[in-house]
Amino acid sequence: MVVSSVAELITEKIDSMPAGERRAAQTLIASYPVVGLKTVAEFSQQAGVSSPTILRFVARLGFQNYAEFQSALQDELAAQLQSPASRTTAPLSPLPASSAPMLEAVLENIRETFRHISERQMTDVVAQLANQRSHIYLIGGRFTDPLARYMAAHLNLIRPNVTHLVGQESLWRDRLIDMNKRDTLLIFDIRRYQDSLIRFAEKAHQRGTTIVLFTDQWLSPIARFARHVIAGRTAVPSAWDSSSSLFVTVETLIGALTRKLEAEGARRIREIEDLR
Amino acid sequence: MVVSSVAELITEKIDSMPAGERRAAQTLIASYPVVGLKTVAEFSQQAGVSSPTILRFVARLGFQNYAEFQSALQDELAAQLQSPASRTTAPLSPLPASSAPMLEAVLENIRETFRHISERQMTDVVAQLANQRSHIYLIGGRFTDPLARYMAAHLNLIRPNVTHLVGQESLWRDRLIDMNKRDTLLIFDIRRYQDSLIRFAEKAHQRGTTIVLFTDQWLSPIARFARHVIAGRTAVPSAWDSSSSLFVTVETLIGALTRKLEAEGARRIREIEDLR
DNA sequence: CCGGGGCCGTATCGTATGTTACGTATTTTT
DNA sequence: AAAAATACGTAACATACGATACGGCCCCGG
Repeated sequence: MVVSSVAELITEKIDSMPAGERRAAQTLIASYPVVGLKTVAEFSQQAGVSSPTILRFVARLGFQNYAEFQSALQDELAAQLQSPASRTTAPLSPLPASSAPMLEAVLENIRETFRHISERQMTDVVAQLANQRSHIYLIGGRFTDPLARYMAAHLNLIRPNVTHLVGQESLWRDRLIDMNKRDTLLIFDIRRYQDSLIRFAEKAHQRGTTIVLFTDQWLSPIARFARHVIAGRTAVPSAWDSSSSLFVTVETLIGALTRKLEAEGARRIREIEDLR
Repeated sequence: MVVSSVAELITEKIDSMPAGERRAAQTLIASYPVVGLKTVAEFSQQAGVSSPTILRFVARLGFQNYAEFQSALQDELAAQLQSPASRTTAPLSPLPASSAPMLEAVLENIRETFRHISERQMTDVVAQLANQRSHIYLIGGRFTDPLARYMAAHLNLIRPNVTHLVGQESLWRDRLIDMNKRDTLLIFDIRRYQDSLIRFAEKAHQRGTTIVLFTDQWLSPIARFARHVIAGRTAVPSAWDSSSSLFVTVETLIGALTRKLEAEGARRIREIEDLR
């Protein structure tokens, strides 16, 4: 087998490496190939190992010395930067066989999910989230609560009046009193749909609260009460459903919302970016 | 005027350069920036001038010494290679225009992430998670805690002895007492890396606990202490980083773990599936 | 619990590499 | 056309860098 790139060499031999050298490999891969062009000392420091470990690492890859290793990286770089067309196919290493089916399914799910979300739907939801007068409540089920939490963490930063409902059912049920027509309730509910969530959604709906539902392709019963329904594909070759498509949707919404508020010149956004 | 790249610097000053230095400049531009990353001797040879001329050249550009000049080139390179999001258009169906760039970046991130994870690494981590004698602790940072929570929710179902560390720092710091060489600590930490997590990881590492780190491509400092490092791509065209690649990785791990325990005939798995 | 092998870091060494001084060549100026 | 100034290369120098020898540590097998 002809090995053309150092990256290939690494993925080929990383399995037979001791821990320290593997860390070196990881570090190089993570910021390929820049760190490999620096000195041994810098490389070792960034990888959190000693210099000799770096040298043992390059030796294991088959190079006579560090200079030869760097030359290889530079040659690669030259070839890569010369022909922009070469970056396309990426015939590097094959994906890990065991996780490939799962991964392909997830990617397809994400694509399919977005294919069923219209531009209009997106902007509507974003507009709803952008309304700072509306108090936003988030709630999720057993496996989807982390999604609600993730979204709440971001929303809390980019706008006021965001509440993630947590804990026992009785706790958030009491918050219904504060919810009215102005407000927004984001619910995450995929199979198996939780009764408690359905009851909660119904009550909120009766109070006139706008409901945005994140669910799977079979649609939670809550869709009945929802103003907007985001249906993510969840089927994967696994014992469990995949929430990845919903996760990506959440991130996309947050990104779009940030952009919208930015465009509207919201001071908060600018202040936040200054803080970062 | 703020000059961002070395190439700009050159075009700005090349007119006021003597012949030899100009040859150096043109040589560098011709194969930018590879030749600049090599030694002075090689650079000089390729340009057909002497070493001191090269040094005078970099001095004229405003650099204190050759090392500083190389660092500048490397930083540029890092920034440039960081964003390969420009390629692989393939706009299959009419995706919502506004979210398309974000979505493409996320898909590319996921693919790229898995390309850097070896089969061996996957099975090693899964094996670690499959060891039921080992108590598993999970902890995450501000935006990654939901990922830890999501993983914990599944792990709790498929095996005993899983604890998600939540709440104030003092709370989970006290749990260190229970952690030993047997145990496993799953840490989620992406930029900006949290000091509290680093301290916690160090303490756990001192106690001999096996650490599995989920981080971004720039690697949290915790990588120093970690037995396994999962580096997900997080860069997207947004004000926020994307955790999607890590989320997918988590789901893949859970799927693989379930399959492994299933194959080993774990009674618990069968019972759980009966319950579903 | 004890012995052995492999892994990793510390400290030292030799050298390749960047740097500088100086003299020659070349161009410019009057 | 001569002198001065600038440019450039040669060669010596110093240091930072890669390479290596050595010893302690940890993990595995007996």
